[in-house]
Amino acid sequence: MALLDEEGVGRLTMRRLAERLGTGSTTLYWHVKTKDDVLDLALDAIFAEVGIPQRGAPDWRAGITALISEWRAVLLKHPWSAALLGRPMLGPNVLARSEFLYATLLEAGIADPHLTAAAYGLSNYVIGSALMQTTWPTGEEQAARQATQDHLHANRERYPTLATHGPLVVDGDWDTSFTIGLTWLLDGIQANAATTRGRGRQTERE
Amino acid sequence: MALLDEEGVGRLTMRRLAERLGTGSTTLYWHVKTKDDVLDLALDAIFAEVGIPQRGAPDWRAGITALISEWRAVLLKHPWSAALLGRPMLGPNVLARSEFLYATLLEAGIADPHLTAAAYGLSNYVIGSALMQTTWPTGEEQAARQATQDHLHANRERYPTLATHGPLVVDGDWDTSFTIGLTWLLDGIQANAATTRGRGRQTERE
DNA sequence: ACCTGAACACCGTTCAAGT
DNA sequence: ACCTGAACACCGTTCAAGT
Repeated sequence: MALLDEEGVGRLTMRRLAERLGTGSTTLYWHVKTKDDVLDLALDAIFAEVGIPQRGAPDWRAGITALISEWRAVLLKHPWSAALLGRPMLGPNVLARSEFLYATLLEAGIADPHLTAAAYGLSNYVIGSALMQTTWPTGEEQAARQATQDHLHANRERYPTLATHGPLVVDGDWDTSFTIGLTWLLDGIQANAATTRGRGRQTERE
Repeated sequence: MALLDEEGVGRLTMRRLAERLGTGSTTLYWHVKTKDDVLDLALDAIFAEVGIPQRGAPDWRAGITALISEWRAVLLKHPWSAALLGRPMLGPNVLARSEFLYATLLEAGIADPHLTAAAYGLSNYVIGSALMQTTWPTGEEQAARQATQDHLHANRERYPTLATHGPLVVDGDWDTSFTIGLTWLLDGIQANAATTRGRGRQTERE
């Protein structure tokens, strides 16, 4: 994990990892079957840092929001992790998080087509957000950032809206954008919880 | 692209690519600076397949939905692509798609904090969905799928909700889940378009 | 039960040299 | 302007051998 945090996934090597651990590289293969196993273990390990809120709180939205926010914070803290999410997540820490998510939504009155959609939707949204944010040229890579801005401005006839309203131009902060989108999702989920219980109808929008 | 589609990103090698092209591996370095460049080019190339709807249609929701659906279809058609989205997307085809997205939202009356949130939210959602769907054990890997189901069932005291309502158990189809979540996002965006124009207020939720 | 060293088949990339 | 071959420094992984 230290190696990953400091140097990124591209520089994680069985040989370098072994060196860090003070052994020969081939020794690792006694404890681990393959390099992919190392990555799977590292990925599940960061989920241990995701604090799981107390179950059964009266305000389910607060609970879900807390979980999703913690999850996002952890993904951003370990920038290599988001890119690794393209592998099945079945470690115990991941499952504990999923259990909370499903249980809370279920108690909130979300029934089954919407339940799956809600769990997927929230997960997809966090993963996509973290992936995009950790990918994008950060403030440090001012050069790359400036280059794309220039490129957009140079081709502003072809991309008029992007050149004036696009990201990297307005650079609103990630947090508020994330919160707004999360609110939209939660509103939708909440509306369908109401549907299940008999109030309102919002699902069909042809 | 053919090599990627057939064998996946893990088997894309400069040497194998060269062989496929009928040259020596080192020849490639005349046309391309590094292997990452190859991946960047491949990634932008698939965006050329994303059909961009006609601009300025009366129903902006239909336009956005069409774009997002096409985008998703292309990502799923090239399963290696979603995992590659963890790199800046600045090719011309990507930019054309972004331009449509921003322009259509802007014309729909979405103003700037919400505009960025909407563009990010939609993009994050498609990317996350495609990544998760292409990652998850497909029907072909029945073994892996069954193994995780068994594991969940064996530990059903610890994961009661997952064991009975989790994914891989109910296996609702991806398409409907995706559509439901997309509807939630669009509803939220639409509500904020109305806000901008003076009707309703939904942004603040304590 | 755990560690080591040598070895294998493969990488991405450079560079002088060819046409 | 484009292609080639040899070469470098590095991979993941195996396996017989040690303790």
